[in-house]
Amino acid sequence: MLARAPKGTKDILPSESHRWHYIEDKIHKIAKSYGYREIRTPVFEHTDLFVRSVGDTTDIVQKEMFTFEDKGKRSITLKPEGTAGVVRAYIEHSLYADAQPTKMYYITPCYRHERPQAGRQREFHQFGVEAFGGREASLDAEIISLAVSLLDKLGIKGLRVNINSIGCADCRGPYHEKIKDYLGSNLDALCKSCSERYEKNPLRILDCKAETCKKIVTDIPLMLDNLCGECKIHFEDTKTYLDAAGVEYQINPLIVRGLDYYTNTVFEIISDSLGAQSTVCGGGRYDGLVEECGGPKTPGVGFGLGLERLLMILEAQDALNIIGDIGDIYFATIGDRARLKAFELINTIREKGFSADMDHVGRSIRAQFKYAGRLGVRFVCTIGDNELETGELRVKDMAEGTEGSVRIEALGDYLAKQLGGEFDE
RNA sequence: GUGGGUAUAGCUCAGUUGGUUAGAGCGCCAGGUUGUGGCCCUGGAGGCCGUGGGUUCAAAUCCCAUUACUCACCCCA
Repeated sequence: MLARAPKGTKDILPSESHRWHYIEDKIHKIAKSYGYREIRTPVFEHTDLFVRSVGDTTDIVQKEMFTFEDKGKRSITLKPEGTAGVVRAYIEHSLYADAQPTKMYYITPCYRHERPQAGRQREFHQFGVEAFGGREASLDAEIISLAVSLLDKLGIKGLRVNINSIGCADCRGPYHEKIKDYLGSNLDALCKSCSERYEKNPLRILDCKAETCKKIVTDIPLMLDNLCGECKIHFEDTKTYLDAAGVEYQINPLIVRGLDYYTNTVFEIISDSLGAQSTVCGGGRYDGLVEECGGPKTPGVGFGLGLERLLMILEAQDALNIIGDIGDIYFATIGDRARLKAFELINTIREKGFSADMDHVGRSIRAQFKYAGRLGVRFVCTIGDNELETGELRVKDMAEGTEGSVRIEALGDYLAKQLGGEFDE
């Protein structure tokens, strides 16, 4: 138990961290190209923030939050998603006073107390994007385009983009009445959770997976057909901009997000390369959220993209043929004097911006070469008594198998020449 | 919270109808003469067979319980 990570958590080991660097690097680049800047918010927040923003009828708030009391008797919760903290920061620092929109992104761990399964952990990582203060549909499309473009640049295939509109507060009232009327006769046939949803959040019934509910829902009036004039235009505009961006999508009137704050545009990006948890990215517009959290009336759009799921797709599609960092040079030493000299030398080589390493476990010369070969190091430099005497070093190119002679004081220049661009300073 | 599956070496797995010191491949370590990797060869280390109980002369193997992992439901990234 001591040496076992808590349920639903995973170590990212040295042998795999380069994969994370790879996708994080892509994320930073693409966010920058879309004009989004990084924001970092705390991993925990006051519990009320999530109750308010995510919504108290949601599963997240009702049963999935890691909540505890701190020593000052405050209720604290580990962030179950990324948007709430960003909204809080936006309000707290009056970012709405800046020229709008405010476009931000983040990479953050999130925490939900659920039973783990494929593509689902209790601690997982999310790339999220939020844009505040822009009402135009071009911003909805930009957000979706950003996500699609990232996935595309990573070489992912076979994704489906589903979009829908769930309208605004104005169109939702009358629509709920319509649903209730429609369901009236079928109320008893609904599954247990749906009969609860019926009162609190009837929209969610559309999303129910139970066969009986699916049947009932087939002819149910769709939100999409009952949007108010403004929302209808917004949805049409969003599609127009998506077309202009070259984003392929399908309209799926049944998608409803599980977080309460969404309005108008909602979307998900789905992959067949995942298990049952097939959504890699989900998001939408949340025009009421900033106000709900105590800020000025401010529109917003955003999405969350699951990094573990992203990695799963990349692995499944074998699109992760990247290699980790390999060392530039390894010093194979014979004897204590040589070891000391190598230790000195290694420092000056590192100062020049190369990655250099040497033996620390007392291996034989043969074993040192074996070890260097396994590491994939580019060059191995041998230092023994001969080299100490003459000042001539033997430097072997491990890929070519060729060995040359380099004067000890010229080693840095030699590497710079051989490795070209890696010479930093 | 509910259901299914699985637990043997660091990893992937064998282990016959219960029968003595539990195996393989890979990985790891050391060698294969004098200071040189990848292939090959030799040797070595490393397992209370998830944990606890039961049946039996005898349990990795059969039974029960428990825990962990895993997949799925609910929901979500």
